[in-house]
Amino acid sequence: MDKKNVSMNDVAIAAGVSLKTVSRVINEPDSVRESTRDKVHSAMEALGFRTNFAARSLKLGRYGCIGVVLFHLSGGAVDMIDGIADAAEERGFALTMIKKRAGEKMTLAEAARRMSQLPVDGMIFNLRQMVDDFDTFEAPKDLKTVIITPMEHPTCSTVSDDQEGGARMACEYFLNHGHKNVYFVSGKKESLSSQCRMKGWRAALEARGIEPPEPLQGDWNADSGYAAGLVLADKPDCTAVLAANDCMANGVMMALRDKGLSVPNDVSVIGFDDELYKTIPNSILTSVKFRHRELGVRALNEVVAGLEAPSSRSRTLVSGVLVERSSVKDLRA
Amino acid sequence: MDKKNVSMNDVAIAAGVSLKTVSRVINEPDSVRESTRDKVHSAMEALGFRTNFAARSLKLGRYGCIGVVLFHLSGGAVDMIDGIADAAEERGFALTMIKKRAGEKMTLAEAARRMSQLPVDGMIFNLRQMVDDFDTFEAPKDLKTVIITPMEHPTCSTVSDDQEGGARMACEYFLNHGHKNVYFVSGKKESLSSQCRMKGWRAALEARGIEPPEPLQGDWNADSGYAAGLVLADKPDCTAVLAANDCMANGVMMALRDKGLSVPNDVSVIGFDDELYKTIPNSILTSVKFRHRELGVRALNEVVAGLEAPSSRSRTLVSGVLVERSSVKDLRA
DNA sequence: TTGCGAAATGACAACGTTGTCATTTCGTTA
DNA sequence: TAACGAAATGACAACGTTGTCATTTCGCAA
Repeated sequence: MDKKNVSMNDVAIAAGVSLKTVSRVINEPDSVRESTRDKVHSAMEALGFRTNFAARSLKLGRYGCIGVVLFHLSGGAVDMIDGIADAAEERGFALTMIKKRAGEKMTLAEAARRMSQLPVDGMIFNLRQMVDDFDTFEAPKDLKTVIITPMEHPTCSTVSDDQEGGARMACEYFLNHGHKNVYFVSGKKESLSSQCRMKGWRAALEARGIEPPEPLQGDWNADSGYAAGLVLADKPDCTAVLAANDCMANGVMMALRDKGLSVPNDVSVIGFDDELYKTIPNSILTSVKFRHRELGVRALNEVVAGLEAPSSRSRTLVSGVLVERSSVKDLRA
Repeated sequence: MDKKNVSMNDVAIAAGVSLKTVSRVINEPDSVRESTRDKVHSAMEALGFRTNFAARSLKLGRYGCIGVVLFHLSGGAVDMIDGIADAAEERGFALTMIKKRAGEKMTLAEAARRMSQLPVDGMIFNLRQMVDDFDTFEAPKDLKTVIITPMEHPTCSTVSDDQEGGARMACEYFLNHGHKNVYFVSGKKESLSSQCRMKGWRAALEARGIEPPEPLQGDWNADSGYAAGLVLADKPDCTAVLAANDCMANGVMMALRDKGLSVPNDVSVIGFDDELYKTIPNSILTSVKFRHRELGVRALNEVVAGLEAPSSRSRTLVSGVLVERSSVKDLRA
């Protein structure tokens, strides 16, 4: 027959000491005589005392929690959350999470309003698609806000993979291996990742004075890559294909093969995310890999660093890595 | 030059009403005259008032948050979290999350201790591997606790995919199509999913009086499936292979093909998770799919339902679905 | 033994909200 | 206009913790 909630006062009475002494045992044990400390500890144990989060944070004026708003929950998001959560643990923070419901249209302002009523000292928005009030949004002045997004924001700190840079890197890799042009298969139109990857591809070609060919529209899945591959197989000038993810890259490769072409002998291919090896044995696909985990870690660190100065603003880019396999042929000499 | 924290008292003064009236405007607006309500609303707007979570929950004795402990963050976990988060939104709860750090060894007791110091009314443990104190663990008596795990727990409610049932279903599908035996490729040894799938496979065979052949050990990735496939290709009695996930199933299929065997003409294959179609164009793999999202929804609902009676206990199984494609040949007649 | 400074402990207010109960104001009817 | 019940508002305590400052107890030297 335990009491509903055991308070520090109950412990104090049981241990025959004052309320404040119990508080001290918890927060500054060294300032309490050992014998007293033991009495208090036994009392806590016996009554099953647990500090009350609400009262504690009310008094302290902080929560020890970072808010995470998931506007979108995709594959790469797992690793990112993993990074956020690990970094949070390390720094003694817990996470408070809310999520955009499917179908619901959530603005940044709406998300901030809801988050700021929850136990959070700062917040991270994971934003992979455009949102109406992106440019006009202003974060609460007392709540450090970091947005994970490839777009620059006028007032908030942002963290992002360098998707554009990754695409440029892949493109240059083709060009440096003697390819004269690079075709592109995009992901879903509304995806910012896809847009950035396309932008980088275009920029790399134009930097060398090459006119980018019409990009092929995909939807991230293998079948759309396959369809694109069938089209590309008929283009005689197509020696290099950059697909916006590995699944579509695989679709492209399968289509090329079905059309009697060989990768990399006839056509070279690069994908994104480096995950094909999980599904395809002996995968040969060269791929641009982003460090999603690192992205999460950076975002969290940025929030924590900004807790004291919420209005500070920074922009962090996490570079990608080209994982080389054998899907690109060297055409030089 | 705003005040650090705007309290209801500040709003009350600005609006020329009492503190309690402001509280009423927020919690029971109908009991306040419209003209008063407007004054208060303007004052709140002007001062940028936001209700203080700590004070509110201290008074109410509840948080409106459900704790989620991630012992393990895998692929399927995304959908599950998605389900938990959506269901939480729907019922007006936020999520508080902590995660086992890589390498760290966290027991249930340890997780419960940490969670119970955070703002939570109940908790969900996502547990995909065995943990030392599983059988002896007792949840805090005032905090409804639900464990997502295929194992039964003596005192806590549990929710799980029916992995064993799914494996049995796949096996029976083979047998009903005239196969006389089924080989099995497992996932990582320590994975409970893998163990359950293996158990179901074994049970289905034994129920028909068939001696299960030695299972082949994999590690979830395609390469291990490929290795298993090479072995299986040499077994003349091998007409059916159940692989513990789609990636390994694909590895098996590639190995069989490389050995000159055809799927499904020579050997039939079934996988788990139904995700190969994302990566392989025109995928033919029949697969057992679990509804991870539904799993999360059930877990959250179970917690919320048990908030008033934390010591209640239930066991929920979410059945799997066999997604039929053409990787299984009918050997009858 | 006495006196002293340091160490240990305690009393009390405060954090910002909501519940209880008392008081004021309103709209109606006599 | 007075009187009345209902609606609207307010005063004050309480939730469980920590900070401030006062008080008690301790160990040690004179």
